[in-house]
Amino acid sequence: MANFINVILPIPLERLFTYSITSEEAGLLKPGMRVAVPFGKSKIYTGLVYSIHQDPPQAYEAKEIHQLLDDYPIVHDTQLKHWEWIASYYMCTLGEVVRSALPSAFLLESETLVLRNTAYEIDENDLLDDEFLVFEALQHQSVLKVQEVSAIVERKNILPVLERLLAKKVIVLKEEVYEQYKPKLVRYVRLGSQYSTDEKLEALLHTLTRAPKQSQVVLTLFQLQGSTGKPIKVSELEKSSNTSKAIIKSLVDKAILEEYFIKTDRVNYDGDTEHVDSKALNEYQEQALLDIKASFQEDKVTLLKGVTSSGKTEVYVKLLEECLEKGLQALYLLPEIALTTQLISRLQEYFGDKIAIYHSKYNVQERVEVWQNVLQGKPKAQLVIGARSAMFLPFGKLGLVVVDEEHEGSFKQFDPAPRYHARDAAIVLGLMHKANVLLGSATPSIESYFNAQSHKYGYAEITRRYGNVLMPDMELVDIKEATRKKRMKGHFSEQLFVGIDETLNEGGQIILFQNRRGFAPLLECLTCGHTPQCPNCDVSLTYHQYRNQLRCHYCGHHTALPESCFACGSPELDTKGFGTEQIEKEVSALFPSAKVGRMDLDTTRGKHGYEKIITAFEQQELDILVGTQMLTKGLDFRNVSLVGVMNADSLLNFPDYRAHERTYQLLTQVSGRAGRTKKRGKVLIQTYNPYHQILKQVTTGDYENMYAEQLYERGQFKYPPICRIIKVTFKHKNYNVINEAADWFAGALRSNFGGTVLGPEYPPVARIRNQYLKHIMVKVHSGESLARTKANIRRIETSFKAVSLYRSVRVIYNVDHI
DNA sequence: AGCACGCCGACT
DNA sequence: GTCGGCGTGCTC
Repeated sequence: MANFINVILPIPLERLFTYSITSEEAGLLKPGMRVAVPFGKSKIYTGLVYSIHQDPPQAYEAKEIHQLLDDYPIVHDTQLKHWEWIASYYMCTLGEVVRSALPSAFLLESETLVLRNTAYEIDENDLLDDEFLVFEALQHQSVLKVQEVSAIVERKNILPVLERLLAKKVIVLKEEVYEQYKPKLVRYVRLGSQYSTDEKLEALLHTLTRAPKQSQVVLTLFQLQGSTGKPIKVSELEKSSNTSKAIIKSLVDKAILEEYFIKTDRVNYDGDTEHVDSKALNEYQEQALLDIKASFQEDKVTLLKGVTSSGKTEVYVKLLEECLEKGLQALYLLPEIALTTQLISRLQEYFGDKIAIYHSKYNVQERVEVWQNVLQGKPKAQLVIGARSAMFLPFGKLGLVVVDEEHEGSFKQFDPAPRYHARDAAIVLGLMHKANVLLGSATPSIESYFNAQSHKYGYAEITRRYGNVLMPDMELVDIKEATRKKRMKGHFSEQLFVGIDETLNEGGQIILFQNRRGFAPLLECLTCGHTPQCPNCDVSLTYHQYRNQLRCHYCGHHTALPESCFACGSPELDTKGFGTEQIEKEVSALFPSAKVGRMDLDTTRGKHGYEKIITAFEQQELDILVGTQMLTKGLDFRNVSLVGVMNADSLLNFPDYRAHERTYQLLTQVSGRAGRTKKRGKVLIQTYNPYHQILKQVTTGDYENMYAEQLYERGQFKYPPICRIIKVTFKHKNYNVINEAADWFAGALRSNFGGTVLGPEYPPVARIRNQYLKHIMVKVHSGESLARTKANIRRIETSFKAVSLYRSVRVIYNVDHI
């Protein structure tokens, strides 16, 4: 009987693809294994086997697979179920989920190689010019990549050339599939086997008397082998014997030494942190722990609300310990920016080599290793700490999921699909594994708190800071008054200035928070009022002083700072607004003796970007750190006694329904950086609006009131958690097309669907990278079925795509948009 | 998503 | 007259 497999391809296509397999392959293949399959005219993709069956497809002839890529499934059934849930809930394809779930090294792609056809003698005179070029290149180099051919003939479209060469039997083509993962090999040396006896060794040393360096190496190696009994790395030998690579190489060449390689793990825990037993909990933490456990008994997702610096981590540690003792795996999710060395080394003290870390700054090779370790249930990956993508790892027996900083918006993936919320998807994952799920935050999201209040989730809280440190003293500073009375020093009010001065004198450190990077958000001509705009996006360009550039934060477009106004030629240009860069500069000028550092996207690029800055600040090489929201997360600086918020209004004025909630969270979190030791910290929040409810609630730490007010507003205006929202985005390069298309879609929604449909509306930045954007917001009321609404939307999309003018409009769904 | 096929403008 | 622009359609 013929055998077939259905395969998930990592592309945004709804359906699975059927391939035929041989009966041997049918015996070997299982769902969750990877296969390389031909797709389209000439491509080979990596597919994931979804099912194996004997039903031949009716409408077409199934192609054969190219090859098997795994000996065993690398993806569990539970994982596939979870991914299907994500695809259906977040309205994307399973292929898109697979693409972002699997480490990219697992998704090999083919590359077409051009080879000389040696079976035929070629008459060079038969060849056209470009054909000859390729032919000639193949005389020097036996294999050419398509890209290289393209470079040789200096043309983009080389297919006609290749076809002609193929027809003339000059070349053959080969599809090569590259396995991207290469195990890391470490080079070891040992003494050649013929020198195993003492006499032989002595004889050898004798022959080397005239090569003192070489004999030094041999002796050192002999000593090392004797003392450790372990394999000796080449690098180790080089160091211990104080010689060079060349000398070792000459010994290897003479076969006195033998080289060999051992596969090693890139992600080994280096073991330099000392093991520490988890700390004893204080009574508040203890109570929270009991409450959490009681709630876990009822199989409830549980929310832990603990004020900043209350020692939530210690509570997690106790739960994680218990989970690991039971031999179960645990997952600890954090927002990307909170995954700092600080936190990781703290956890390594408790869990040592049981921790595996998984996030975007790890390279593909390291990710594959973590994947394999989790898949094989190795002890060294029993506890995975990672950013949102860590929940895609192949857990076999998950016992606990912790989602820390649960309120963080960055848990929601924004661009490419799947646009999933890691907190919610992790909850579903936990349910599928029958694992406990704990959400933690000092400032829970309105949704989670709502779920706790309505007893859908369990709840526990810690209201005291660890060691009974007082909550920082917060003060709102009215800069409207100060500006009017001309009592501002740049962007610093008198209070903030004095506060910084005093703190510096006392030897304390200061954090200044400004939620905007660059120097100034825009440049304005004093004569005509013109501000330079991005040519590709509908935004003003931000002035970055350190590079003397104007930059677009949406598309990365940049130009040199103009000497004079683009529009009227006037040389008088001025900046409006301010960013971290300007604050850094001002504070340096105001406090010349203080050492100032800056932490934002521009200063933290690269793998160890922020570590450097954090370490410098931690070791008090810096007195003042200016930064964006990056510095609000999970950083624990002992010596910070003053936090200044430069301008709280820029947060409040964000044009979306979460602005207030987010402001509360951000300001509370950044304030939490102050006074984490005995001395009470101080927080100064500068604002034009000191009577704003949210700001008052922040200063009094009145989460309850903030929650109640926000919930009321969400109820009034039909926003989550009262409603669910699906945001539909349209993207097209033509202004008129997008307007018409979005109107059509909105009209269809309104006549087909009972809930609320808002829009279409332009987003604040209506054009990005030369593409116009328009949004429609669909609100699904609690009585309605979310699934039915999605099906409706999908149906409308089908008829939408049938209109030829609209076909080229990209439609993007964002379920539970933040 | 890629990637080929196919039909119209600016150049060797 | 070709090269290559991107509109359209298909992929087991």
